Amino acid sequence: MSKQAGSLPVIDLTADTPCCPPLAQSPVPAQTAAVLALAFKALGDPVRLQLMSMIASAKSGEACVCDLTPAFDLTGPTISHHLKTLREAGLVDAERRGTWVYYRARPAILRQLAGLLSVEPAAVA
Amino acid sequence: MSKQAGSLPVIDLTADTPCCPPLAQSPVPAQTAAVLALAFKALGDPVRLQLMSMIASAKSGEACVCDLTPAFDLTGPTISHHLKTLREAGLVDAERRGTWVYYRARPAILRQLAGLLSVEPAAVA
DNA sequence: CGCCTGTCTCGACGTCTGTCGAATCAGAGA
DNA sequence: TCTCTGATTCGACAGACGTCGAGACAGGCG
Repeated sequence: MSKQAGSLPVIDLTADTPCCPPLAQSPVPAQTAAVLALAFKALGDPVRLQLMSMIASAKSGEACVCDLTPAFDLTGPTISHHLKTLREAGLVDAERRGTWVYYRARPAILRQLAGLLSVEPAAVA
Repeated sequence: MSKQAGSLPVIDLTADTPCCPPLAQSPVPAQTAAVLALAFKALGDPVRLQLMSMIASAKSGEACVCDLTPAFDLTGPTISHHLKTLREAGLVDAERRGTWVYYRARPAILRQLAGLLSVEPAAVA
């Protein structure tokens, strides 16, 4: 990938422990925002959001590109491009098995993002 | 936006009750995805993500534009533009009081998005 | 009333993004 | 080996996006 550990703190969104407190609790530092925004941007397209949900909600835990593509009025390359975007955002993982390629969600990252957006139901302590 | 609101089911993200089940539970319909993607896209920019967190985490529950703007190396119009994007995504609310304009977060929508991204901590039943 | 400060709107500019068709790569099978 | 199918990469193009400067609007204060 493009960035190395050089100056960025390399926020690990794949970790199982929360990387950052909720958005509404303390302001997000610029560097953290840069990383997190990439994930949100990836979800900021209707096609990718649908792809993400189709993959994440697949019964077997994974979805074949051959099942994903016909669900849209888009060409194969376009779907492939969106999947690449999701992949690069760390939201999904791809694995080739024979002729087909299967995608599966990375729950840890979804949890990170959900945690970031979480708000206390009522007032805090 | 591609489609006019007329035919859209107008998913109410401001409601206090969840508009949709978690992403990982059932696939998101196209129309729903179109609406939700707008919110994620709004959060998909580092500046807006920071603005959002600064507003949401403000002690008084609201933040003045005059406090927000100097936190970035950007011009007033640019910040204003980003705030407008957040406003149009329904993520924040603006109110003018005298000379200053105050923004406050809409927790209900944050909750909707968090719920959408939520994942069962371990395996499901 | 006139001016000053704070915020937004407008128009413009360069860049990024979503989409496509054509070409390429990866395996499976005859 | 040759071919066929599935998936990705490449190159191109229109439209969207982030940013700015200039100007307009809103309200407080001499």
